[in-house]
Amino acid sequence: MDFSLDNKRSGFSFPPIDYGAQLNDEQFAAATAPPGPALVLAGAGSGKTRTLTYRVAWLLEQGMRPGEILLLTFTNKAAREMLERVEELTGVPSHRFWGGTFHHIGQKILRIHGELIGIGKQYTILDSSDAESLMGEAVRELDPGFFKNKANPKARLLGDIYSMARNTRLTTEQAVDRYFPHFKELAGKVALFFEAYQKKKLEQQVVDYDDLLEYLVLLLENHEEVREYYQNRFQYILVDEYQDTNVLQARIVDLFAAHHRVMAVGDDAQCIYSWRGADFTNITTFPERHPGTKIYKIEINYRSSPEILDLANAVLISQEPGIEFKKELRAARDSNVRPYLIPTLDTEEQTQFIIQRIGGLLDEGVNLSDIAILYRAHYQSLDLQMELARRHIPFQITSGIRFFEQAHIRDLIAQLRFAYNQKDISSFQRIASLLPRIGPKTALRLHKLGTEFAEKNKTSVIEGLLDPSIIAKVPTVSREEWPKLIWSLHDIAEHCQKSTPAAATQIAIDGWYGDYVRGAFNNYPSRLDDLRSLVGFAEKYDEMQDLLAQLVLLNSETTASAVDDEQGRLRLTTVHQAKGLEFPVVFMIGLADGLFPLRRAIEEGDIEEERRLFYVGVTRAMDELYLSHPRIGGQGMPLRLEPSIFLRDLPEHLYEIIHLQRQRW
DNA sequence: AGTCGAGTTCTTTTT
DNA sequence: GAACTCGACT
Repeated sequence: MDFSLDNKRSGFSFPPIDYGAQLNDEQFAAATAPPGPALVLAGAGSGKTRTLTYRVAWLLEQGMRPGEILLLTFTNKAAREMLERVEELTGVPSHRFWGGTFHHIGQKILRIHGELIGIGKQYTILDSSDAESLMGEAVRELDPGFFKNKANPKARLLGDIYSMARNTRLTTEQAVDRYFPHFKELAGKVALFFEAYQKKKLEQQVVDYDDLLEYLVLLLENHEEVREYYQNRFQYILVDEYQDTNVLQARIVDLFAAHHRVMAVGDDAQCIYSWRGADFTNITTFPERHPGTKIYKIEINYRSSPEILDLANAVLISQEPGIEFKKELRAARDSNVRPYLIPTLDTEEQTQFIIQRIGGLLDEGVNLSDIAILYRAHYQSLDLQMELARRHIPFQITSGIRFFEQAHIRDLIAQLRFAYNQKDISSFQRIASLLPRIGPKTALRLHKLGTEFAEKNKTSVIEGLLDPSIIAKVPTVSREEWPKLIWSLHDIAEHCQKSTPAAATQIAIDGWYGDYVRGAFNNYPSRLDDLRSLVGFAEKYDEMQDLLAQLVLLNSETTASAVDDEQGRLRLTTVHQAKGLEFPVVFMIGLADGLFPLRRAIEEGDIEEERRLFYVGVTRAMDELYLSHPRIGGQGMPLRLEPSIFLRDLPEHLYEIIHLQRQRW
């Protein structure tokens, strides 16, 4: 397609942008690239999002409509950030674009065309723990003794195996062979479990995360009219964090982009999701799948001091040679202090050091919100959290116990889900199990009875559950409470249809569950507050389906971050979640073998991904970087800890060692 | 058979 | 904290 269309066609006008002045040469070349396939290799801190943002503006200037541009990202955070910045630059409201995570787009399209492949409009999405229990049920039905044998994989692991197979587009046998060879003998059996699991989901009209991607591929591959519609509709496709896409996601991009008007942006050195099937060879093979691909490299780094970049580059040099694109970040900034290396006695001393140093930084005029503490896994921050709380230093922690995974939130969502899709047995089981003497089995039996009654008498399942013949089957202790619960669900279901999702949510809180919360939790006021904040969240949605999908797909978001995103808080986060962010001062803690890299990664010989993760962490820092490692482990760790292999691989002149004075004895 | 309570173990990363 | 196991209770 020729881009030189009438540039009023986009329907939006914004002040002319001087691309040459606002972008460097590398960025400019990428942002104004000709329409064909393009691969942008953008190093950390090189202005990747900026380039993408200007690319979108440029496309609009060329006459493309917002609705013709598809923006795919890997995480919700990345999606939000990119769309916000596009809106800032061009004034085009972000909802005018098709943008979001692969799962989000899958959910949207499945909702429109799902019936072609047997997914009704009322389908609901399982979160990972729902999926896990359903998998468990499927297994128990086929082989009741399976979990009795401790050598057999648990439901959770089976879910992981299945997920891996699907995300890499391998058969169960192939995936077990490649990623779980110790279960080789079970492969045939496990494949049957997966079939049963798949069948159960269809019966309940529920889908799991992977279905959102897999069904999308199925729709596009097998239904020409759908494929052609979207290929036409999406005149240009931009993919962010391309190195973290897996084979299934890459396939989605290729199916949408049969016309090759596609730009993939990524950095193979930052691929940190291979445990989810991410495959950075997607980058290396991109030019083969999109003939005529032009490659743009963006390597000038505006974020970090030269000293930090030297260290980051050294991390990459010690990588095992592979098929990576060669890259070296070039500094644009002035010289500053070298990164610090701090050996500490144990995690306690590490915590003390951080608190002390933060005190010093504050005295120097640094804002608390300019400081981040990064770690490999959440439990490594527990010490620190307690100490910070004790000293009244405000901090913001990205995840930990996730908001949407707390019991009361999930209970409420389960009610909405069941009220909306009464075939969603998983949700019903969760709700019904709140009553004494009712567990999953009893709930299933009652649901079945209710469904049969409903079919015979042409009523809804909920009305069936209220029939005296079924109430008689409810265990005695719960017989009085049962109708109250079901009536409450009945009210919610009515509001699902006749009024807004927010109203239905409010009804759920005012109904049976509100009373339950008061009786069940000693901290019920704060739980009720959480639930009420859900109403506020629900107000943004006109349709129940949208709300439910968002609740499941956003499950890593904390409302804490959405609601009380105050300034002036110290940031605690895993390296994974810090991706794409930057901070003037960064502490990386727990840099010892067994902690970072994790013991498991060492055992499985999977060090290189951990190294890339370390690289991601290091490149978050703008001015000051503190790398600390405890020498004595806490509980469950070996007594002596070696400094991380990643530290040992660094030339000594790249950092300065801080020797702590032993203060206590 | 299914549910419940007490005691035990173990924590990666995200949609 | 939560998920799991095991034994007891309905």
